[in-house]
Amino acid sequence: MTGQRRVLVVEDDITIAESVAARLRAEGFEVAVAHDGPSGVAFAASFLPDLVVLDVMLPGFDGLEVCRRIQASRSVPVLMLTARGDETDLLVGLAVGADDYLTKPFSMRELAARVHVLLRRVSRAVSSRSLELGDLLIDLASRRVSRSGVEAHLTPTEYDLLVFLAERPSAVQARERLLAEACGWHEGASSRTVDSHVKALRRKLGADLIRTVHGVGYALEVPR
Amino acid sequence: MTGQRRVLVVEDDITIAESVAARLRAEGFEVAVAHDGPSGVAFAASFLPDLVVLDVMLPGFDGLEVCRRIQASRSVPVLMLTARGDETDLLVGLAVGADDYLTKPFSMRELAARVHVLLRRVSRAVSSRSLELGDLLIDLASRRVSRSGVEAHLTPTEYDLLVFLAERPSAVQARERLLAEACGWHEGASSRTVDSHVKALRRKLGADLIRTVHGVGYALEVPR
DNA sequence: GCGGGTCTGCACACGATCTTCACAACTTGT
DNA sequence: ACAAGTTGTGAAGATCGTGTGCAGACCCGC
Repeated sequence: MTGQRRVLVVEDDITIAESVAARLRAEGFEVAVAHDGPSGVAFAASFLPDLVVLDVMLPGFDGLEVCRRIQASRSVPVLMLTARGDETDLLVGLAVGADDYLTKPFSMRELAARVHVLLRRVSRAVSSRSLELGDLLIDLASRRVSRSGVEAHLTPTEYDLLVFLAERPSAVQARERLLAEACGWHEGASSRTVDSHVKALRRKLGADLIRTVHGVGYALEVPR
Repeated sequence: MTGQRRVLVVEDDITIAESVAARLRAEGFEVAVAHDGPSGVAFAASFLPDLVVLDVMLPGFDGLEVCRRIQASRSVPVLMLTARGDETDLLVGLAVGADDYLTKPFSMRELAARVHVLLRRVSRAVSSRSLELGDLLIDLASRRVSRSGVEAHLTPTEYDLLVFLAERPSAVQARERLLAEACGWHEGASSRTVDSHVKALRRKLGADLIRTVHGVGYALEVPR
């Protein structure tokens, strides 16, 4: 998830819609506003928001239907706005895929806080299985590695070696340790083998990534 | 959704956890048990349950946080276990994605009944749902698969293999895992069998769909 | 039993990867 | 600055993993 986060606000009350939009813009989001159900769904498809703030009461068809349709095409977190104490709407809303809700009246501060929480939740889900060190990104699930957005193709040994180092940033590891961990260990293996793999990693990811500690071994430096 | 339904039980009280697990196993479910929040989240990611039974009070971080994190990555029905009359927990629980709740103490019969209801509700929802990854479309109800609108005829094994991969987009899966999950596992099965099915999938759906990770296994890439 | 479709195992060829080696370049301590 | 030890480099052979085509086994409906 790179760049500015986009938020779609679907709310028929112009005053509320503008307040919400203004606050979210002040928080650094790119904001689009729709004032009825059908245009909300249309905006969701074209604007591709990272989050939707959705009023339950809407002209056209209501927020629940909007929620259903938005969720049907792709998974987007939805923050629902409900009238006070309207439990039925609330429950149905949660059932059709809303992730959180606010009852009117609400403060803009509270709204902003919830939006941040929701987006953090989502981005955590995405980044939970990856190692991120400066501009170096290692996706553990897909075993993909990129630096400054440029993907590098690593062989199995290179990848294992990198992950082992990346899990212990800046810590110096002896050749023997690296040999045993990354490459499978077998009798009479020359520790010079590690050099070859380090060399390959430097060639593919940049020479500054792995620091040589003379007489000891190697360490991965967090790049900036 | 093929084969046995999987249920994850997250509950720190060993006695309750074992009772629940035993009852659910007797009901024909495959059951995994976690005793704290972090391992619950980890299990949810690897065990990929069809339903989670979740205690609100947990060591590590609490059930609500577990619920949030589980829901953040994929949509799984959650049955929440709460102390009697704890309304706050209940409401927040529903807000973060729980689908039903039981207050302690509860009978195993009641638990089993609720689990069945939840799964029936979900399977109905699932049956109308489809897996959409870029231009790849998998209709789970009719077991139909198409790419860029062109339908492909897959054999049962190929279909199961594809769905298993598609449920974990870009995550690398070992041959052994694929063999066990998609094809039934049996002694002396050669993991090379997987190659044959992957080859068939590539022929029918395009070579770029499934990525080979040398020395590890295969991963499905979201096509663009 | 027969035919078609499907699953599985095998062998070969090819490509990718690992490891080693020799030599150059470098670092360190004296 | 020198020598000794350490690391970088490039290439080459050995090894391993994967793609492919094919054939037998298996299953199921007729």
